[in-house]
Amino acid sequence: MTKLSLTEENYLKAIYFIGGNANQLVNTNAIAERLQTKAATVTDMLRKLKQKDLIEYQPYKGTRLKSEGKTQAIAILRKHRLWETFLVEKLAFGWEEVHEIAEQLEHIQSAELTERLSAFLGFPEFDPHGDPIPNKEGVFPKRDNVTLDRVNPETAVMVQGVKDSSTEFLNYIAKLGIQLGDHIAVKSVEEFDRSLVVEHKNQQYRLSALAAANLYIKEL
Amino acid sequence: MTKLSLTEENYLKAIYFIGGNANQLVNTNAIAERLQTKAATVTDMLRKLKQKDLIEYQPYKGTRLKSEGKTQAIAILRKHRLWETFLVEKLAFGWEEVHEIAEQLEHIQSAELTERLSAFLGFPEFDPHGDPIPNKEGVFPKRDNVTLDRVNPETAVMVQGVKDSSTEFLNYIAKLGIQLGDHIAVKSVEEFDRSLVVEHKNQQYRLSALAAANLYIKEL
DNA sequence: ATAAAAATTTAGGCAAATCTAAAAATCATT
DNA sequence: AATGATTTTTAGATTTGCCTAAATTTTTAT
Repeated sequence: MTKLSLTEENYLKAIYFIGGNANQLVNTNAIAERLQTKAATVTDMLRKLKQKDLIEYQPYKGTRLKSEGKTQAIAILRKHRLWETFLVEKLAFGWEEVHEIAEQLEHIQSAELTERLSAFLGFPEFDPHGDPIPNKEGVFPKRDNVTLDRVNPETAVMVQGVKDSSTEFLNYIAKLGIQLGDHIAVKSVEEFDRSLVVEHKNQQYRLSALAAANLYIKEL
Repeated sequence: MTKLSLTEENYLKAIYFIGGNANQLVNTNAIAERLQTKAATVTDMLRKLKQKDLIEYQPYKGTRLKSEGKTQAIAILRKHRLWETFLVEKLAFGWEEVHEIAEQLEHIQSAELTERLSAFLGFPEFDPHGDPIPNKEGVFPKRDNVTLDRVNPETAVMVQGVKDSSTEFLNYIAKLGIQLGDHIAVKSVEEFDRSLVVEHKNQQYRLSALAAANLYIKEL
């Protein structure tokens, strides 16, 4: 593990974010856009990161993380999400406010600190947005395989993901305003068709059993 | 409040540390020594900080903080000591381990974070070393100026700090196992040499008047 | 008082990260 | 397949923070 500059860390993070965990090829312009900088600057940095063996990079072809680069990117992501959890759960920040501060805290270098922070927070597996926190080996937690149709009435849950990721379903829940991390309380379950009355963002409405069965949740 | 670079912050901190709260003139070499850099580099930075009106600086004469520079230095010190308190009290670090991490954390920029952290810690006035934590207006708490030689027999006290911070004295009290925050009860005082018999961590032993006079305490 | 020693500054350079402008490569459209 | 548009890289500068070596100022000691 070479010690990286803050800037290098931010580039790795950006490449990881754009390329996703699947490690797609990432364009120079996309990185420039994300980091609010110029393509020429990105090219310089890509040559440098390649030279450090953190990324694959062919001029004009794009870039993707190599193993070491991905490890580093995930480590930063882990710190970011742990700090966000700390800020929200311990310091009572609203979760819209924490991102900017976590962007700074994620660069603090101390493996010991990260692990103690995780312990202090009770080894959280998901941050306040519902995003998974990789463990110190870089492995992401598996989401609970519990769907909303399985919980008892009067239970508060958080939306962790969707089972059906078809455009139709995603559009439907978008229309309802449901997002990852949202809190939902099940008010009642209708015997007849297993439909649920839920409270979500101070509104009450009814969800079909089918819709509920496609929302992964975590009980709170 | 101009936003300062990490390096600029470290220079202000160094000048504050060397010049003390009394704001003595500080030599270029002293700063270079403390920051493990070269005198020529320090000169460059002093010109820059002067230009930003953070310090007074006359070539060959030395430098001292101006009002804005001192404000900034104290703000950084506040953050440093709050983070050290957090690391020791909440994350159970030993107090020898925390300095390096706090050196990083002290540069996180968010006034809101600092104040919430302080609240989370219960508005501490002294850090785990017993050093005073300035409040957000930059005012230092007054320490009780009571030393252990001043208290009456059969009084329970807590160790708040040391008056003599020489290595010799620190080694001596370390050998006795005395740490900041420890509770000590004065059992008796010898008329002849003003030495004290104290109870500390379930042991009784004798302390010289000189040793006692160098331990700041708070009566409980 | 003056010369040697110490401290400090100046001069000239280097590396990292950034920029603009121009050149080169790739992509897209007819 | 050709060419115009887009993307990307190259070239040449700039800023910040740092360095070494040389020059200058201040301090110290005879």
